[in-house]
Amino acid sequence: MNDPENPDLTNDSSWTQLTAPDSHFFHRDTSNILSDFAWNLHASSQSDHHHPHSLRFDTTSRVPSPVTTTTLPSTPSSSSSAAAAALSVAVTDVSTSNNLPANSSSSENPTENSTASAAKAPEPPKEKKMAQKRIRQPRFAFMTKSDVDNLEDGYRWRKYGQKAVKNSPFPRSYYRCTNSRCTVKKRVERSSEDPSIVITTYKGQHCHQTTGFPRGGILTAHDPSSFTSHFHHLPPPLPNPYYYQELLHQLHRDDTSSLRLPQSTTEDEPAFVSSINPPEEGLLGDIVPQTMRNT
DNA sequence: CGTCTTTGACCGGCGC
DNA sequence: GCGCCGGTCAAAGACG
Repeated sequence: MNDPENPDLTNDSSWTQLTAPDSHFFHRDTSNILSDFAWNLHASSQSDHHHPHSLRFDTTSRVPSPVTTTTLPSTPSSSSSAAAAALSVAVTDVSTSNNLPANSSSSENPTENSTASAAKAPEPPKEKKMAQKRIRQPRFAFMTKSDVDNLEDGYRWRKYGQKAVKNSPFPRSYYRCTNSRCTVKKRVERSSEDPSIVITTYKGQHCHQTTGFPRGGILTAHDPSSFTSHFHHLPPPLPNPYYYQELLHQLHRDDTSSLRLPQSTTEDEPAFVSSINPPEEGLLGDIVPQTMRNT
């Protein structure tokens, strides 16, 4: 089929555009992106909520090693909720001269908006077009061992496309957030190497909080310490680039205690950054790369 | 009836 | 310039 050495991630041309070390991007907006999505890295929340640490980062390689994590329940049926264990995470931020403003939330994202509307827009100016061309959405991908393709992550997604992927027997599905103001998209595909692994790639940043789990899956999280229940208390997104980080941090600490929402997110980035715990201490540690922590 | 999925067509980027 | 491929659109159908 395809390169046995490289799962789909590397076959994706978009990934090849990662010319700079991931760590560099981690220092930048990607951290935001990461956090933005990290809350939802509870792909394993339902079945594996007691093992949030199964999340892994591989910052040295875009192709995370297929680390084995927890065993998987074989009950994907009812909801697409995650009978899954996240295997690893790769973050990419194919950035350009215009880094996405960290506070870009709803109507910001020029690229995203362009994809939706500019497609039919009456020929934008050349300059603009070039600018659009150069701007890449931060992407964030992770591999999840799961029976179901569409992992529940707290948001509602609408499938808008499916394509057969070259070098892969499995089709790739395209989803976009059902929130009309949100331009976040995600791409879901199975690893051709290991069909049990789902590769989910997020693009963009949510400009709203989780919608809950209307489709009945995770909302029923019986474990109060699960991610889901935490994120249900998410306040609206704030412009602060470190907001989610802090939230995540709180979450991480909260993993063994009660949830405390950040009181303030302004001006505390140094405090937050410096307060990041060692990797072995929890979820955040697993997620946030070293390069990001030592700032 | 509203929402979501399916699926073929279309478009743009990129490599050759 | 051409062809391939990824990504998106949009109509139609399915479903609750």
